Amino acid sequence: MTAAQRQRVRDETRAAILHAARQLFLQGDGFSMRQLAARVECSPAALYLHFKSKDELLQELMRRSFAILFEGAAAVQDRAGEDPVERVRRGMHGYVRTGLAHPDEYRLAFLTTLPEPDGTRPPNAAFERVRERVRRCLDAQRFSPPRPQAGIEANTSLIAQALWSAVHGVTSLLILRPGFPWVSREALIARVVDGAVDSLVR
Amino acid sequence: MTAAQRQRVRDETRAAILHAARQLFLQGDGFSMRQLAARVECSPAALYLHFKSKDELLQELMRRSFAILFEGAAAVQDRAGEDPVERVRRGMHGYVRTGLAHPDEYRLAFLTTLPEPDGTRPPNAAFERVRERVRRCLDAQRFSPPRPQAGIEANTSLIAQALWSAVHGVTSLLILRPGFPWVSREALIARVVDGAVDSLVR
DNA sequence: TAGTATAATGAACACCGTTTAGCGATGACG
DNA sequence: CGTCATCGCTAAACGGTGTTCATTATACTA
Repeated sequence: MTAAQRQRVRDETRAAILHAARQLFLQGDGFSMRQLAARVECSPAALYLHFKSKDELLQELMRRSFAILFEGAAAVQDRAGEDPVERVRRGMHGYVRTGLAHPDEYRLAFLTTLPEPDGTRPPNAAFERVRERVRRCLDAQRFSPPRPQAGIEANTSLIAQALWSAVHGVTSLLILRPGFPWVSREALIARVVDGAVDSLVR
Repeated sequence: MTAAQRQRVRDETRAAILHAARQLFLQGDGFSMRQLAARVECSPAALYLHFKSKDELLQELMRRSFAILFEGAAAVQDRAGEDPVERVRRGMHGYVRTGLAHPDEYRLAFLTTLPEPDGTRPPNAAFERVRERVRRCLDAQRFSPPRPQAGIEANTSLIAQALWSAVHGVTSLLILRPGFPWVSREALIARVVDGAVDSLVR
């Protein structure tokens, strides 16, 4: 068996572990290395041949959660000739929708105290899309800059982060407190998104 | 020793346990019943004479976190003759400030999957204050109802929940992601609050 | 004083994350 | 073919966890 072959099977079992780990985590009730090992049908120690620790494994899962969420959010395509403000609005709706469609991934990605993995690029890429849309609005003078004396880049960041905060607020609350007597999830989401956006348009 | 006396000392040790638990939790690194027992200088089993389980103990801590946060938020007093919109705005700023001043309590209260204790009254009381302020704005026609066809109570709830979502968004992100390159915490908070509020005033 | 309720505990159980010594198979080389 | 190194893997152990339970010590009551 050549070294390349060995590497391939190594990668495969690593992938299998991650697959099982994802299943186990999404299943909800607890997540232990021993349970994971049982599911993969190997000894607990074997897992440590592929991951330094449980945290590292969870970080990899976190990375993948980011990827899934990013993919969902990126599915919101800008339409040709669409109003730039409307692009921002639809982007935010897409964010919330994606988060609610993948609540466990959202929890893993954004509601955890785990040290973020270095490769937190996907969400940053997603964040860059938001910035892009916001910048368009500022350029087209559809948004009034909240801090006119600051540069356009600073205002872009500020607005993007504020928008993100708002949508993260609804998303996380709806995920974490499903029992709360929300008057209407849809109306609430719309209200938050519109609130964040409308206050910007001049 | 009378029954009342026995009850009193029982309550005292219960309080002492909770005090130590709070310290231990806020200290940050881990929280185990055995560590707690060591700090209280009793056996781990003794803790179970006062709390059915670790979860129940944490729920009690959660209740107290709610109380602390509520107290902080309630410290925002409405000034006489103050503009009702300004009351809402200051109330929201107070919420964020309180949350950031007590990040661990905030985590315990709002960023946990623990089953909420039944007596989740404090935050509801706090929430009632928000509703009150919002209702005033609607009554005074300073806010335009987002869903005019719905009743005023429904609109009050909707707005209050939307406002809460927005401030919770900033608060939780600032607590959970202190490493993120926020452009400016103050500006961000102001932006989110103003965004949520300004879009409502007619 | 005998009996009883109560507080507290030590020891155990079943689990957890992680490390390590060792085993068997496989391939390389003389 | 025989030897030896390498690699994948595991059983067993270590120290930790939440929780239970039989047992003891203590203090009140009859």
